Amino acid sequence: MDSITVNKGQILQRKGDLNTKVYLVESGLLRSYTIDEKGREHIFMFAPKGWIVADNLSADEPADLFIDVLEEAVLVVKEKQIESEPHLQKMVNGLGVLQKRVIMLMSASAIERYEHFVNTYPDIVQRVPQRMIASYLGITPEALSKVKSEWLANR
Amino acid sequence: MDSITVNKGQILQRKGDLNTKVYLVESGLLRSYTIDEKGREHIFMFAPKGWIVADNLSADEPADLFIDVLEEAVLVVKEKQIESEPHLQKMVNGLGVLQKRVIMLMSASAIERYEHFVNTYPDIVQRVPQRMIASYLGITPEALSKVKSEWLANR
DNA sequence: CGCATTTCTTAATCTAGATTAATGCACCAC
DNA sequence: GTGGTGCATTAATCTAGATTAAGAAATGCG
Repeated sequence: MDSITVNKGQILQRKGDLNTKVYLVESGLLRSYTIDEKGREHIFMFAPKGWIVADNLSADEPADLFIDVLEEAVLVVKEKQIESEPHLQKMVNGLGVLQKRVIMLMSASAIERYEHFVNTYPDIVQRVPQRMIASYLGITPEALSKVKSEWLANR
Repeated sequence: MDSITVNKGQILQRKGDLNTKVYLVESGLLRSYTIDEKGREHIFMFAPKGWIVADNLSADEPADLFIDVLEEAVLVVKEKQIESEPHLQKMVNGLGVLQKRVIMLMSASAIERYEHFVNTYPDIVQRVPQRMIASYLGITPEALSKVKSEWLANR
């Protein structure tokens, strides 16, 4: 098996990178994380032995995450392969959606999460009550009502 | 194709259910959500046309989520199939982990998230600095330090 | 239609966690 | 050894969003 050894501190992937790979951890410890506009780090996952690390599994869009090495590790590196089977396609897609969701929950304010939701699912906004959107965003309906009116006031 | 029609308000899956299915949405709108100990609803996802809804995709453990119908929907219902291919196994696993993560971020306090993390990844706690665990939990190192000492005081 | 139930908004108060800042430690490199 | 850098803790203050409560608007249903 073609495995590689990487040292503590080494950066395997940077946000914005293209042609990113899939890493299978045979030993050691990796971490993937974002850095937000305010320069704060948000760890998306720790990957010890047996875990797989990758982001943007589906398309060849720029990476959202940094990946680096916390403990010297042995890895199997694979190319991302475009999934042809539609069932798998959807799973991969779901992973991407959840990844963005976790990052939003960790790093964005209520109003930012709301704006992101409206942009991503403009049709859903029309079809469900506001309180359900609040519930999806992880805030109370009162808070959503408030931040929306504050946002309007600043326009 | 054997598709079924379900009415608005119908509950397709309850938390704790066994032998849960996979739903492919052909039309209409579903939602999946948890209800926490304080009785609060937290929506995990909306599923319009083209989406797949399921939880605990991997094992036949009790469901974490409720699934119900927001708009009359046509669905294809599938049995969950245990994935034999280890690569897929890991993807399914990853989905489960992310699902729990989103639910924790939406419904649990800092100390609850910390306790859950320590129970789930006892080895990682020993291997990385506290500030990285805080970053994973979505709080500041100062806040983690604080809630930990408060927690100790109440023992 | 009219009544009931749910939804949305506003406002007052409260609190978990953020921010800022200072101190003490451990671990290296030199 | 000494100085530096990163980590953890504590404390004071601040703030985003929770909670509670009430009223207004919308929706559904007999």
